[in-house]
Amino acid sequence: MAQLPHLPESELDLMLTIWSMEEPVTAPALLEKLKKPLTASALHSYLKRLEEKGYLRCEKVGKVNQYRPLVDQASYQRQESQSILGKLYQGSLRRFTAALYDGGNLDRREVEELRAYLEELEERGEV
Amino acid sequence: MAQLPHLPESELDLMLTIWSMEEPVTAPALLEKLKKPLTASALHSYLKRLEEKGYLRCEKVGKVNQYRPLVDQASYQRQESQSILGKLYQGSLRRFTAALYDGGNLDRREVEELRAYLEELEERGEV
DNA sequence: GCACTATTTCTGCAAATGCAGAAATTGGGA
DNA sequence: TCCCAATTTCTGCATTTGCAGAAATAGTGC
Repeated sequence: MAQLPHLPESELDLMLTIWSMEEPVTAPALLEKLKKPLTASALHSYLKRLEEKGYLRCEKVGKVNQYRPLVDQASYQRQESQSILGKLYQGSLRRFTAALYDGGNLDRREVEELRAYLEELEERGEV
Repeated sequence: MAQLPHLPESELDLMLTIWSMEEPVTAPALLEKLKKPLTASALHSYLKRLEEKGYLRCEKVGKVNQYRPLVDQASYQRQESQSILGKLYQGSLRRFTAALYDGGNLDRREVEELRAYLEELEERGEV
């Protein structure tokens, strides 16, 4: 997948909800699931924009539209993560982690978990 | 500092440049330093908006304006980092790291560095 | 004091974003 | 068949963002 356009807040919230649901999703199902309530017309605006951006495709089945993601969540997340890491931390995960720690946003459990993960990676010799 | 408003791309680029410079900064100095060239008027638009958002203060000295950051870089970075971590990875740094790894964006050096940092934290018993 | 020039300020505009209401569509039931 | 209600589509609008040009301002050198 080429370069995905960055999503504004409300479109991202929608995509996150869609990704969390079973494919395909319909507008009524989305309206129920969304933590932030929207009017049907606002929802459809965002859906249409996501379609134009290539994040969704839409198929009309009977009277309802069925939406399916065309972009997978992991790709999008990776892109966003790399982007913020590059811009704010010169690409350094250590700096990112240190910032979190200095802000008091890292507890023992998180650190343990991460360290275990890194050790696993190194053991597997995959890195 | 309360909740800082999220900055759009071009305002963030400006702030990053300002943070990298010695305080106070002037528009002409910024124009030289910016990797992305701007017209003077575009620059001033962004500076004014940053002032309104409380990121900068401006003092006129002779004919030039001197700008000083009112928000420190670390705070802003922390906020953005937590925000993306929370939204995309349920606040889990391990998941974030795994995503980077799965995307092939983590090399041995990075992993080593991060692991050393975590060990240091644990040794210091600060976490 | 006056013009020159660098700097700033003002005005304006196109595109993107966040949303709402009215109108059109259509499947389903009376 | 014909109407109803749910769903979608269309239109519109306020705000934000990204930017440019013209006008105003104010040091500086003459």
